Amino acid sequence: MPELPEVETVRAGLERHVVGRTIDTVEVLHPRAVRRHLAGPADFAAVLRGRTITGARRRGKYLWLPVAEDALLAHLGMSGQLLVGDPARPVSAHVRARFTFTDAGPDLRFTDQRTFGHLVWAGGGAVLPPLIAHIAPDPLEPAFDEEAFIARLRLRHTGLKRALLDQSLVSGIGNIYADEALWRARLHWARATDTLTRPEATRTLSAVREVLGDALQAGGTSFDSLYVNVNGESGYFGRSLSVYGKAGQPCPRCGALIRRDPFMNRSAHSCPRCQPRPRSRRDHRDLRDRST
DNA sequence: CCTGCCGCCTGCGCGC
DNA sequence: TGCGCGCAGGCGGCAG
Repeated sequence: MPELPEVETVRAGLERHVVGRTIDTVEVLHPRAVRRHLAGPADFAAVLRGRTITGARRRGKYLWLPVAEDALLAHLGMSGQLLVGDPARPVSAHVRARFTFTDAGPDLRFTDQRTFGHLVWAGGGAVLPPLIAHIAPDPLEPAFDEEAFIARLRLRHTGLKRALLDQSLVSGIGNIYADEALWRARLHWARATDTLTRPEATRTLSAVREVLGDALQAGGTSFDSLYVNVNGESGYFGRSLSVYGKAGQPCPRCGALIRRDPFMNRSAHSCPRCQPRPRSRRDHRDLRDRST
């Protein structure tokens, strides 16, 4: 569930609470949590024991903790949490892995109700884990190339929201912020990417950056206790949402009732007046042909 | 190559 | 009260 602002909030917490500390013990409480570590849970634990965490980095929704030239790579999936706290507190039912440190201070727990998240040892991954080479830069990192993104977006033959959710095109955006950004840009989720004008594509990117930045300022979005920072606290961007989860409620801009449409076995939320359904791709093509 | 679909999991709220 | 269903912040793998 966590998207870029939530993962960044977690990353910042890890930077503060685990960087510079040396791992003492590693317990894998659910093998699925390390399913991408092909050598298995015992190897995962063995390779991390005694290693010192030297940083906390992130690209999109992935984060990793460098240890020398290598890294511990994590993805929170839909319900993952990384929590730092008193090592003596009870181990709750959804804790999938637990790390203690040689200083006997707060431990680190990977909690994940739905087990879509995972941890994996990323050899040679301190700067950028090879396992996530297919993940595009996110819009808040220096490596993000605005011109390249706009060009690639307009070359896609798909719907606009689909494209925003494609982590190999731009990373960090999930279902909440895709809907919120499209509302801010006044564009419909089904708009064909190959009919976007350059200004529309630029507007989309600006809206994405704004909504991610605003959410980050607020410490992320929490609907419930499933998304929390490393200290177990919720972010408060939820109160700033305009369309996500607001079906039947008035659009904050024009008052029309927000609609929810089925989309990729999930949902797309939009304002029917601010974000009118696009003309068919055919109409766009005709229009373009006529104007050139 | 690109695009789209499917499965992977648990838990909650809803209508019957 | 119980039960089935739909829904939930995401990804990798694979087919066409």
